[in-house]
Amino acid sequence: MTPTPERGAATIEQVARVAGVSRSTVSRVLGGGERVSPEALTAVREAISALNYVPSRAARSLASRQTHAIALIVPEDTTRFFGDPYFAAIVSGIESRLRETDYILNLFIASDDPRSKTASYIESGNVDGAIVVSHHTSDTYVERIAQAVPVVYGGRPVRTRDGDYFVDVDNVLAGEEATAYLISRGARRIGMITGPRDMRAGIDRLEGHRRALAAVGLPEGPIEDGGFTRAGGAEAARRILDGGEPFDALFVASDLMARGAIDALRDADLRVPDDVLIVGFDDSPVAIGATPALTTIRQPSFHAGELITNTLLSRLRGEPAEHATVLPTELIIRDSA
Amino acid sequence: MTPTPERGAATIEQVARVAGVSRSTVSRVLGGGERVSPEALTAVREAISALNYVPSRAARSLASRQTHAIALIVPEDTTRFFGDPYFAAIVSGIESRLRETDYILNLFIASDDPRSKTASYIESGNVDGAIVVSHHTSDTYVERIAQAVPVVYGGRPVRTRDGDYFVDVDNVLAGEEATAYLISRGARRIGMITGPRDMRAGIDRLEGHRRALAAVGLPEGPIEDGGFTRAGGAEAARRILDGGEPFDALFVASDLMARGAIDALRDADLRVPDDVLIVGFDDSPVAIGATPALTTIRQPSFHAGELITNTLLSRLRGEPAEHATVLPTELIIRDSA
DNA sequence: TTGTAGGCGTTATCAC
DNA sequence: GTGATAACGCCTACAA
Repeated sequence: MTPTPERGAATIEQVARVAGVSRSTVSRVLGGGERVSPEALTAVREAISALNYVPSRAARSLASRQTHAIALIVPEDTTRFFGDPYFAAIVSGIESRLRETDYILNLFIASDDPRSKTASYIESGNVDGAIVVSHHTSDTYVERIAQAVPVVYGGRPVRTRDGDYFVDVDNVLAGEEATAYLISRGARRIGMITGPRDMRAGIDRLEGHRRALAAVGLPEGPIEDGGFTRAGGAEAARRILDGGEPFDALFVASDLMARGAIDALRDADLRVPDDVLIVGFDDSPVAIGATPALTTIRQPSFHAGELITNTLLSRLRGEPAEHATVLPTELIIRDSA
Repeated sequence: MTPTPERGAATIEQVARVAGVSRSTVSRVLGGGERVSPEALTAVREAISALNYVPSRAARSLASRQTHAIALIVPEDTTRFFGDPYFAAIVSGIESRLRETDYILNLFIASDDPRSKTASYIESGNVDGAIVVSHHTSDTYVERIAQAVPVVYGGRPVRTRDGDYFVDVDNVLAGEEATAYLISRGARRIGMITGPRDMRAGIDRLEGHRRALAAVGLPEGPIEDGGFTRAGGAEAARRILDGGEPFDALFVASDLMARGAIDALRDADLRVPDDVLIVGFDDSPVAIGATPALTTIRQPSFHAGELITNTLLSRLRGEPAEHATVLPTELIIRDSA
């Protein structure tokens, strides 16, 4: 006879009754089936599937003091979050790894709202850990969060502290490679469109750019901040154009900005790569979509998402984890330089 | 003297002690402050802020049988979710509305995994309600979900049932308008790249297209499914090209597919709009990014996200809500037709 | 290996 | 208005 599941979800109590054991035994089975007799084990399992039982997350959290939830904190506005393929890739990686576990993802697009709301939510033990992608100097609430729960950063935090965990690429090295390539292609007056200077990626790529220039004794070209958006990239290019300083190449710190820059150059009747060489960054889908296809620095964002999640998961299990995971980048040569 | 917050989050018990009242009174204050004396009220409020108290979500859920969480279910793979600006817009709208409440968003990119996992999670009372965007015929698990909690659809479900709640545009009318415009521009052999036929938006836009053709007695041109992706749009265009059937215009059911189609046409040395007129759909950011800028049907996706959320919130409060909310579309004329 | 007994932090239902 | 006192569903010693 089919057990009649009463209205609402089944409870552990009902499972126990149907299986003819106590709640504790059911609970043990749920916890992995250690120290349970084979008979009890199968009885419980059958009862579980017969009742279509799934544990109540709330009750479990309350008793075990774990939420099995992790927060994804994006200190950006929704426009930038959804507008930049970089986030798409990294979140996909996080998602795909998390899917193998029973952790759940709580999404906080934190920039638009009073930060303290996100922070106090997390401080109150509503998630077990947090992933922070895209960290700005001004995001002090992130430090409050890091004090409350284990945090892993996607991209090293602006001021890295001992004990921080992060997954990143070597942006200095990558920036250096980008500009060195431009030099090797014959460019001599190389400008740059940077990311925000309050972000590690913004700072480091510029640093690499400068090193490459210094290495061969070339002077700095025009430098403008494009804010990691397409529109910002276009504006930065326009400012560079308006500045009047001559340039024959541009290292642009993200593919998205590079597209904007190309738009602006085209409006000024400059051709890429004929008049201006361009190297982007990310190798996101927009790199191939651009005309001309972008020469760019590939960074493994999807994989980074997976590793970020792995690191956090290890920490949550109390296992040791790598503090700094640095992934390799690769110069991808296409048509823009 | 500063109250010493013990390790971990403060509890309602501690607040009560500091305020010199009982837990019940604190709970009442939390619940809105009805039937509480002014003195008690301020005392409790002070205690709360002094202790930096935030209620435990788990405990509250357990006792009140509400989770204050809502599920966002996207029956697509992550690539499509992050690749299509339509989702960006609608999720932004949802997010922005939810931010004003104390509801939290649980993200389920459901297509890649065994659907039943998502469904049983929700059936077990782990969320109060769900929003489903992008519904396919094959997504039967959605119906299980709809039986367990209030659901509101973004885009009407494939087979609408009495009692369903959804926010949508009139895709038939919009499709009709798109093709009618093409006709008015002189096109006579009009093909179409559709969305998947197992989705309402895919079906309805095609229906509108056919009506417009029928209205003036024009024959049907080539029709291919582009799966609502850029690559799919390009392939569909190639199939149309290969088919050999002549055409002077294309109604493409999404801007993303339209971009793909333009790429494919360009590869075949066809120029837009000189050789082929194109009308897209969505008016997403890619519409202006395309070359030439896309003439398209604008649908208010961000606003739809807000309204979806409003509808769900009303239902959760037990208030009456509109079953069908139909938003207007608008033809935006640019360069592609 | 199994069951019993608390307790996790809230809300809800009562009397007072 | 206020405060005991049960639930809520699960986990975790502890005892058997």
